[in-house]
Amino acid sequence: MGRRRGEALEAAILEAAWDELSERGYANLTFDSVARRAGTSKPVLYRRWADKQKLVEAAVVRRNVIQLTTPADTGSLRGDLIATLTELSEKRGPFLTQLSLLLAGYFAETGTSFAELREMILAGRRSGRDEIMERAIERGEIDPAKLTPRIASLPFDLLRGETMMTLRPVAPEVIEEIVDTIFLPLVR
Amino acid sequence: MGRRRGEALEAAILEAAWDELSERGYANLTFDSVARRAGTSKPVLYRRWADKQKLVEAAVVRRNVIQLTTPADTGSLRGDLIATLTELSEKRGPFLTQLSLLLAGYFAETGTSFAELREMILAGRRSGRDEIMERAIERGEIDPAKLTPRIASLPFDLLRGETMMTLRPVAPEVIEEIVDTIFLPLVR
DNA sequence: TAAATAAGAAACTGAAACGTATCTTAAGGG
DNA sequence: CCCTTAAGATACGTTTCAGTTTCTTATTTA
Repeated sequence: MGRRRGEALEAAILEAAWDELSERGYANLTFDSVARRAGTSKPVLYRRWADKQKLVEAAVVRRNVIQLTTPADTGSLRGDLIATLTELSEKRGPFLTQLSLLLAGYFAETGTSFAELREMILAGRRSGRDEIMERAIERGEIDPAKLTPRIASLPFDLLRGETMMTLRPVAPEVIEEIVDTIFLPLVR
Repeated sequence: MGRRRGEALEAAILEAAWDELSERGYANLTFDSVARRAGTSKPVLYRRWADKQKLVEAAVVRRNVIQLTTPADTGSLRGDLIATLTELSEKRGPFLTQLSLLLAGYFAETGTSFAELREMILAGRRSGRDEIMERAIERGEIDPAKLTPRIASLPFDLLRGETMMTLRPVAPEVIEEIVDTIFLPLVR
């Protein structure tokens, strides 16, 4: 393998940092371990990130930004929600939950929380949630007056809560229950 | 201050450990810092606990001799809920969340989850939630047909979710919002 | 193809914490 | 009042990581 530079090198380092993080946790991640794993050396890392917090933030943000997608339009609010929640539950949910546990040390150190990390990842971008809600308003499926921010995030909050508690994918019946017996009655 | 021994000394050390834990977090807690804070020295700690994990476990267990109290009857469902959620948020919520984060490693090892731990702690006992809901049904404040298990636990789930995301006590306005704009509309 | 740039290796300093060993002295029990 | 026990102070060797320095060498680019 030749000597990497610039963007390619940076990507490899952040990839390595992510792997370290998910395999061994925040506490056990060091500049040395990441450098070794990326096949480079410590000064290369220090030239880019001032400390472990910055390095980990960059790795987490990068990994998650890559995965941000706008949800498919199924034609109905209910369909959009169930599709999106299901995908979240199966693909990204448990993983992000595990990650937040691995990041416990980071939160303690920085005095931040999962909420703030989430803000960093979104960074002003439009979330899938907003997309779905706006479509539903256009279709006339939602009374906009009833859609407070908290209610708009309700299905996602409940899904996350369920995932955090069980550390497993959420059953389809539970997702439907959340949508049909809690969220939809509140917004129309 | 004279020289402490036995139970009194141990209590002082665990108290100090708890304070360190909640003020500076797990990562920054050391045997030295706890010893200093407790006004004793490191070997005294090492004679009792093999490592940091054991020490913290002991401190956490001691602090949380779990007392399940039945919630006070304020005369209304709304009052009961707000009082209980507020108390949970201020006293026990952040603590349980911190504990959960600390237990992340344990969960990973054993393949268990918060939900199962919670079950173990409750162990068939009547939860405060059931108590509150039953009172409300007797008062005629709730339509029992609408009170599915998921809806009954909804305010508690949302509070827990909020606490986990922010790692801070939940503001009174948020608690009221949860009760007034989400839970109550769903049950009457 | 020469000059500029940055990667990568190695070593080093300093801080911090771990865990242990030694010694003294206070407390409590008989 | 003596004797056993354990508290508490100090100091140590070790390890680990942070962050830097120096130097060599590969890659770009002009």
